[in-house]
Amino acid sequence: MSSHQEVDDQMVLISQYYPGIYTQLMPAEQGAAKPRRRRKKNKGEGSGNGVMRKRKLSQEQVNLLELNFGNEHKLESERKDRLASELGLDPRQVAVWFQNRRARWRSKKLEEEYSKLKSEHENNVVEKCRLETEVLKLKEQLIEAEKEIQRLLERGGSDGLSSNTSPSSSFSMEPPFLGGEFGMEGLEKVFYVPESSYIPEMEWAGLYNYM
Amino acid sequence: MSSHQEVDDQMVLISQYYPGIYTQLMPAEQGAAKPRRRRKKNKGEGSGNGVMRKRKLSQEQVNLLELNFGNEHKLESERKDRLASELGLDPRQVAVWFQNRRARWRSKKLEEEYSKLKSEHENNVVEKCRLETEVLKLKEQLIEAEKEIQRLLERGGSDGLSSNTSPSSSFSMEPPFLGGEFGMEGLEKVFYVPESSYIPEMEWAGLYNYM
DNA sequence: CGGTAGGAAGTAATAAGATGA
DNA sequence: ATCATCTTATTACTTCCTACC
Repeated sequence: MSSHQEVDDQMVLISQYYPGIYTQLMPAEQGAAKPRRRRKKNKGEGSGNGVMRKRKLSQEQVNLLELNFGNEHKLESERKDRLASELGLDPRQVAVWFQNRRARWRSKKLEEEYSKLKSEHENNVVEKCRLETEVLKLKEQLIEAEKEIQRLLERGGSDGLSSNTSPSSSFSMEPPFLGGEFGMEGLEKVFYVPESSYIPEMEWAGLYNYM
Repeated sequence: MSSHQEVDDQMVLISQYYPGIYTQLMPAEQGAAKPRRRRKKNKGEGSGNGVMRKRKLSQEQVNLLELNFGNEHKLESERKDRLASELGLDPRQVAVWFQNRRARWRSKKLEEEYSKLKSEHENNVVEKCRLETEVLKLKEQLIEAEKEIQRLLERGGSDGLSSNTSPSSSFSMEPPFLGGEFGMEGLEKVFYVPESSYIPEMEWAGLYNYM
């Protein structure tokens, strides 16, 4: 993408011979000689006769234009005329150059945005995967904890059953909690649900409401 | 992005008057009349004389070309020549049309990919957020479960302490477990770490190693 | 109102390097 | 190595649209 766009500076311009108002004029296809290396059968083409077509601003001209473009992508007519006379170009050409340059800039920017977004996206995919495994792991651990609690309760027998002497008796297993998307739909059966579940510090659980 | 590109079909082509080999020839800028609506000062430009510039293939021609492009984006010379004679165009023009069409297709595709990726990315961000809150919630619940276990253990006094009679004694709190990124760095102090933590079915925990 | 200036999008064609047969 | 074709970049132009006088 950058192999041949800053190298054409030395002998590319056949039209250095035309330092006139309109910079580069390529020879017609069948004017006298064909300096083209390829395109051997380009007869006709220019409406049947030797028509000059200008091509390629010189590197100097492009440099100055590029410099001005770097400062400001828009082009007021004053700057346009000044640039045109500095470069020996038609003001029209300067305007066209800026328009094309803006278009190029836009598509390049799109490409940059794309690759930026892409890497960001890939990071997010990795993150998401990590979070999913973490969720699985935590759920597994919760199940183990529940088993432990069950065992301890069964062992404790006719104890106070720890009704609600401390805030730690709050074990919330809301219906949509363990369900969905992880193939663990049946696991909530393992839990005994104490049915008394509100933790004052869990207001953020309301964030689920937008799903 | 789609407001004015399929509407130019009725009276745009001044050059319907030239059904010749080279389809459309726009009148020169100062040849005889200026059918242009603007661009009053487009003198010179065509190297200073009345130069015809062909423009705009007819809609019929574009239709056929588009049809062929839909079948296959590449153009073998056989098909090129056939198309050229069918359309009354120079084979060169057909080749150019295909080249430009491919370039247009690529940039359009990039744009599509971009918006697709963008929506996908936004979905992922939402998912990630959801998972993060879920992780927080699960950690909170784990803490509560641990508290519960502690309470039960303290109450049970000199019991068997449930050494390892069942696989449920596996409660793993590895060092990097509750740390990082969630502002809960201090919470693992709440847990008592049994220091004997391996669950045979948790090999996927190794997925953390790449973080 | 009309006419002009200018921007954005699309299009045709050219230029030059790379590639494959 | 020559030739055709591809890709990428570039120039110029057309059409549509908006704003301004």
